[in-house]
This record gives sequence, C-alpha cells and structure tokens, in this order.
Amino acid sequence: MSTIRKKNEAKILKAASQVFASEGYAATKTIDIAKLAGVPKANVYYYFGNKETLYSAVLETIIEPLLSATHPIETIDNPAIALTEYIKTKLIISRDYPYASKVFANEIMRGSPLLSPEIRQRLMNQSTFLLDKFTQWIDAGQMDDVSPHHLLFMIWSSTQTYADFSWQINAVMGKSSLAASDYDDAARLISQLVLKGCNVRTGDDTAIATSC
Amino acid sequence: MSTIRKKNEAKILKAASQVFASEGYAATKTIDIAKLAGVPKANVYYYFGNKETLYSAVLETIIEPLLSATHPIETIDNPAIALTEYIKTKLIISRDYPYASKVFANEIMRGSPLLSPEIRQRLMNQSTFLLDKFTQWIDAGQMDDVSPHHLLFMIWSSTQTYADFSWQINAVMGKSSLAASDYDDAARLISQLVLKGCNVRTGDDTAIATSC
DNA sequence: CAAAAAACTGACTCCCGGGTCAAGTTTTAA
DNA sequence: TTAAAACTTGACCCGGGAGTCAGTTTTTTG
Repeated sequence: MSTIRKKNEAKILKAASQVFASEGYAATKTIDIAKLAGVPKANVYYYFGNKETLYSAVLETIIEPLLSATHPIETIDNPAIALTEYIKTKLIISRDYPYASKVFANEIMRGSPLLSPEIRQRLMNQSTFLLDKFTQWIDAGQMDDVSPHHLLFMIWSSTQTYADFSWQINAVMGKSSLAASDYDDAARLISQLVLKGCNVRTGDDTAIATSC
Repeated sequence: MSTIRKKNEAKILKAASQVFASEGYAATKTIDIAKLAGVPKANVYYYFGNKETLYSAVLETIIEPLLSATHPIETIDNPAIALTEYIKTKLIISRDYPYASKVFANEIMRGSPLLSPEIRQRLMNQSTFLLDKFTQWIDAGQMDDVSPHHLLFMIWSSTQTYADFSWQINAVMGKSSLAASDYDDAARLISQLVLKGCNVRTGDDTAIATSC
C-alpha cells in the first residue's frame, strides 16, 4: 500500500471516529468527515467506498485493544493483581481511544447490527473466558461467591462510562477534561470496590475472611 | 385536554420511545413511529408538530422517575440502607423504563444537545446533592474516605447498563430477556460491592474497621 | 339539531445527503 | 522519458424522509 494511501486513510479514519462518536452513525454526514479531515468528499469515497465501510473501519480500530485487555486475566495467577490490572487496562482504553470507544459502545447498544459475525464471536468467547476465570477463583475460595455475570457487567460499565458519558462526567467533575490523576482515582476506587466488595484474597496473610 | 387526544398522544409516545431507543434520534423515521402506533404519519405531526418535539416528550417521561430516584438518599439516615435502596431504585428504572432510559442515555452521551436547560440544571443539582451526602457520610466516619465522584459514576453506570446494554447483557447471560431475579441478583451484587468496598457502617456493632 | 371545533388522512413538495463520474493532475516504474 | 497507475476534485444525480395542506369525517357544544 502506497504511503499516500496510508496517510490519507489514517487522516480520514481519525476524522471519522470523531464525527461518528459525537453524532452517531445515522446523523453523521460524510461531508463533515471530509471537512474535518481536510479533503474533498469524493476522496472519502475514493478511499473507503461508502459510509458503512468507513464506519466498520472505525470499529475495527478498537477491537484489538479490546481483545487484548484480558491479557492480565490470562497471564496473572493472583486474582487481586489480575483484576486490578484488567480494570486499569479498561480505563486506559477509555482514555486513549475515547472516540472509537464511544462508537463501539453505540454499536453494542443498538444490538451491533453492523459488527461482523467473526468479531461478535471473538468478543463472546472473551466473555466466556472471563466468566470461567471468575468462577474458578470462586471455586478455589479465592474470592466470595458472587455472581460472575453481574461482576463482569459492573467492571465493564464502570470503566466504559468514562468514554461513553465523558460529557456528563466532565460536567459533574466541573472540568472540561479529565487529568491522568482522575483516571488513577477511578482505577483505585473501582479496584477497591471489586477487591474488598468480593473479598478477593490477596495471596498473603492479610486476607480478610467474610466472617471477620 | 380531550380523552381522544390523551389516548393518541400516549399511543404515539409509547411507539416513539421504542423506535427512538432502538434506532437513535437521527435514524428514526416518523413513518415507523406512526406504523408502530397504528396511525397515519400525518397524525404524528397533528399531535406533536415535529420530530424533535416528540423526541423531547419521550425524554420528559423519564425525568420524573429519575429525579425521584434520590428519595431514599434524602429520607434515610442510615447510609447502608439509603445506598441499597438507591441502587435498587435505579435498577427498577432500568427495568421498567427500558426504552426511555436508553433514549435518555443516548442524549447524555451526545452532550444532551436537545435537553432543556431547566432539566439539565435540575439534574446537576441532584448530582451535587448526592456528592454532598456522600461527603457528609465520609466526614462523619460512616464510610471510608473514597472519591464521592467516582463512587457516584460507578453506581450510575452499573445500574444504567442494564437498560443501555440490554442486548449485550442478554447475550452474555444467554437469555432473551432478564427475569426479576436477575435484577435482584444485580442489586445484591452492586450493593455488596459498594457497602463492603467502601466499608459503609451499618449502624450496629457488625461494622468492620478497615484495619481489621 | 345545527354549526363549530377537533380529529383524520392521502397526496403532495422540497431539500438534504449518499453516492457517482468524467476529466484532470501527480506519482511510480521500466 | 513515457505510459500506466494512482490520486484528486467539482459537479452532478437520485431516493428518501421531514413536514404541509386541503378536503373530509367525527365529536362536542349551545
């Protein structure tokens, strides 16, 4: 692929993720993407063919980060550390890919009509993997017997919300954008709720039994 | 207002909330709302004037439930009970107003461009009230010194998610819709995470100090 | 029982936005 | 050097959806 093509595709993709994120798929006009990217509208069609393909390309950009977010859960034995790292990673995705995250969330809200079946499947497999892992930890007595499903939904929603509802969060925080320390605070709070809330054993003798 | 008008407005409003929830504002065609409501498209315009007014009317329907959700926090002294009830109420809203909830969430995601300034203000006041209350509890030593903001975001997101991401949640749960007991499970899990995670004092001698 | 007010509706207009295209210009490669 | 391939772009087409309206029917009211 020529460097010209690569450069322009990147420029258009970046603009597209911003416009799709702020307007939603249907309300997005390709002319607005073109303007933001600084190219004529016909160029958008030259490089991406049509609006839906461009949208899918934006969705693709978030899939890899999303699928690799489970890395800590896969590689770290200690559930306290694994969960803490997973939460941290999910928050970093919300922070570093705010537009694509929002586009992805919107797609999921609508029942993911434009998401390819393969990606759907890979995401479903990932969910199953996470649920299995939680169940293993519970069975091994490494955390309380909570509902793995609802725990997963809580982790997903409370990390994703920093991308999806950034407007609301900024308004309530009284800022125009969050600082790195705000994400640290969020990670700390969410980890604390999960670890203490589910009584996750830390692996050393500071573990607290429920009946304490 | 005539009963005919009342009846038809209700019929159209209900259909509108469903279509807006599943398609989003921009992708919604008024003809689809009309079809679902079983009236000619011109009737939709006869009763609501235009698409945006109809959309605002749908948004209005969720405002009262949303504003009264803080009732437990306002009236119950005991933070453990107040928080548990608040979480339960928020989940009931997600369950009982799934369409309007979704429409509202979408509006907030877009920076609430179509929400009236008065409603914005009332919602902001409500946030401030909640944050103040959390801060009071912390200052009174009734719970650990966590970030009130991030705690609030966690409660909002993890309850709202059952409406917004119902497709994903159903898929992961392997069901076509959640049962009442699923909402009970969710309420139990979220309350547990908040209460144990923040070490909220229950008011009797079973309270657990952090240093335990 | 009028006659006025409210409700109903099919058929229409008009505009906006996705997508196309043909005629150019620039880059690449042999 | 040159011809083919890649890229650029303004002008255009076309369908679909928001909104209108005039003529009709139903309901209310005095």
